[in-house]
Amino acid sequence: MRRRTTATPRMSAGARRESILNTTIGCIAQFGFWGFTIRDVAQAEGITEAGLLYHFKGKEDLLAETLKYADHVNQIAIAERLGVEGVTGDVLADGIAYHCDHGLKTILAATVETNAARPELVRLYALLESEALSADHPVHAYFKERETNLLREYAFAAARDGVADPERTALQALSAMEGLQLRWLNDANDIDFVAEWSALADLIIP
Amino acid sequence: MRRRTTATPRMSAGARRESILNTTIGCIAQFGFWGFTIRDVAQAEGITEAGLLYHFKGKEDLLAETLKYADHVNQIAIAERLGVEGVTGDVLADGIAYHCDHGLKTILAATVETNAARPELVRLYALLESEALSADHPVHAYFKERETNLLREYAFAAARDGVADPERTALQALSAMEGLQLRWLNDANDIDFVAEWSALADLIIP
DNA sequence: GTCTATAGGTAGATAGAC
DNA sequence: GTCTATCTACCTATAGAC
Repeated sequence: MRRRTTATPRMSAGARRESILNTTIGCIAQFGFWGFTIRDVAQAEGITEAGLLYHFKGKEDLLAETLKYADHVNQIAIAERLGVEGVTGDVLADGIAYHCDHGLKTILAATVETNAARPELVRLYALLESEALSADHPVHAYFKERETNLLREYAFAAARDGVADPERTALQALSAMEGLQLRWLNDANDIDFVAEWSALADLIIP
Repeated sequence: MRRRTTATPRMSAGARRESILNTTIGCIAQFGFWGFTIRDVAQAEGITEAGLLYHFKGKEDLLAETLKYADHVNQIAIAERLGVEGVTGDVLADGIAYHCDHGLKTILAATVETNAARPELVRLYALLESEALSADHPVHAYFKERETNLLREYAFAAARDGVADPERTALQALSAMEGLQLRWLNDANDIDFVAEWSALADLIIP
């Protein structure tokens, strides 16, 4: 039942790697780290598990690289929307607010507009964030640090806006945005994510 | 290596069942439905998998019964805090607001205070809710219906408060509350869940 | 009510062929 | 760069003993 008798790579190593990462985003978004299998990913790619493991050391490595890739894609997209230069896409090193002097409302509007176009990526973060609440999770530390950095960035931006309590406003804004994301994902297309966020931001960010 | 030569049940069937459910709450809160195993639960209970499967038909049944149990415990606790009578604990049939005429702020304050005492239960809901975004998930329909009912209850309460747009206020309140829960769970005890919610509720609920 | 034993399946990972 | 083959481990579930 062999389809090909000769080993004929249909993709370059780089292209295959990126293709695998995009496929993995979908798999982890659906089942989480504990639930997804490298077999699922390999089958969706049309290769075997052994083939996939040539590109990534193992399941945990695949998770780490997928998150790094997702961050990269996401940060670049948000930065472009804000007209910011010189962003590498490393969320833990860079951040957004550091690179510009936008207000919190502008930053979050750009974030929401970007996310609205990529529900699968939002699902990935939503599920991994909940999974990673456990101290034993492979990316527990990553998500703890990520939250700290986001809150710091948002607080910086809020401070520029002249908000009375920037830390609290940052906490409230992040909470409301992530909560609204869940409603949006759960209701499919019944709610207008961008419009609802705009209304909510007006209540939280003066 | 047998410890006991005779079958000596140390718990009644009812007590064992409830003990299993409480153990399962912790296991699913950590790994989700896809990640937890009935073996984990059985070992934590000090019984075998076969022993556990006498009480529950299988893994999916265990999930469904655990959710039902969690809802029951939760709804009773919130209702008691509100001084409401006649609540059965079935979140999909009952709801909270239908049984009383409290305002939205009061209902949500009681919810948050109840949740603050049971972080494991909150983690269970947070993780399952994200997992269940997938249409294939065993409790996908359950969580969709749950959200619909919560929003309806909250909108009812907001309407009693005389809010201009009760549906939108309900959406915003649920979003903010669930988002804040994630911050609280991620930061362990660094943030005062009840106090932060009070501040956030003041912004959202007039 | 819980056990042993086991069937039957799926998982992650490695070795070596091509 | 991807394959086949295989190992080891783990998981759910069932049958039947006690």
